[in-house]
Amino acid sequence: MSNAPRISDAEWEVMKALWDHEPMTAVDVLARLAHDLWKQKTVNTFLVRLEAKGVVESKREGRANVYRSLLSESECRRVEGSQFLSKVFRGEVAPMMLHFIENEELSGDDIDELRRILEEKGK
Amino acid sequence: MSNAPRISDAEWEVMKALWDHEPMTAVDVLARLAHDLWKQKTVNTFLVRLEAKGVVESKREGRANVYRSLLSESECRRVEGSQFLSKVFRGEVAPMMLHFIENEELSGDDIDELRRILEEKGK
DNA sequence: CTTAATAGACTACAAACGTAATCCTCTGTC
DNA sequence: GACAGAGGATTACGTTTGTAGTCTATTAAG
Repeated sequence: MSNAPRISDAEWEVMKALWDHEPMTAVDVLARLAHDLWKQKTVNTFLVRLEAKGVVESKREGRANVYRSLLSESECRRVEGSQFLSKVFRGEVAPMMLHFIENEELSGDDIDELRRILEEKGK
Repeated sequence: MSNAPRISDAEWEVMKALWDHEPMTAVDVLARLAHDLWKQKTVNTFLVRLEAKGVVESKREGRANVYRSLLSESECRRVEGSQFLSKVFRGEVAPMMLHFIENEELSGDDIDELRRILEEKGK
């Protein structure tokens, strides 16, 4: 059914702020974003667009609109993640994992945890 | 120095075709893409834009322009990969790896290989 | 009650993107 | 040498995105 809506880079920033403290007004969302990243009206626009896309919904509460997400962060990660995988790594999971292991910083603990999980996964 | 250019979704498709068989003409690029994905002129446009962005260069050879990449697939993967990581997973590598382990298909061999690599990485 | 601040709604506008079509120029063919 | 076809160059045009500004209505203050 629900074909996943496209969430732009800027919209992702807004969504991460929202997911962290739902529900929130547009003013609150701005307050939770990096200082001076955007003007209030800009954030407003993003929220309106996100609502049009069905990613969030708003309810009027007194003077302000209060926003809450309709899609969870993990749902969005799933969609975005598999798009990324197929676009950049031609859908090949292992090479992608290898890439990240080699190119991003993993702490010793991270490595241990991943090994544990993989071990379990490998039965 | 070189700030990485943005490569759009469609442009990525073109680049993957090009990386696989450099150098190529625009006609060849189209031939290597999924049947009926785009018209020749469309692929042309993408190549022109990629050249404007400095991702590829073209040399006239007789009647046709022959294209070759200026950025390697792994360079582009690095850029795109770390953007994805910070946008979608807030820069947290381990949770991202976890996510992919749980959401994408890994063969037994893949798992073994990753474990081996991690083991080595963990010294 | 009049007024100023404020929040949402509507409008703006350029750049990037997806998707070509048209125009122009060789080049090989009668 | 005139013409048709092949390619590149130029132009097109709607949508999405980034980034707000303006207009309007409501509310709190005096």
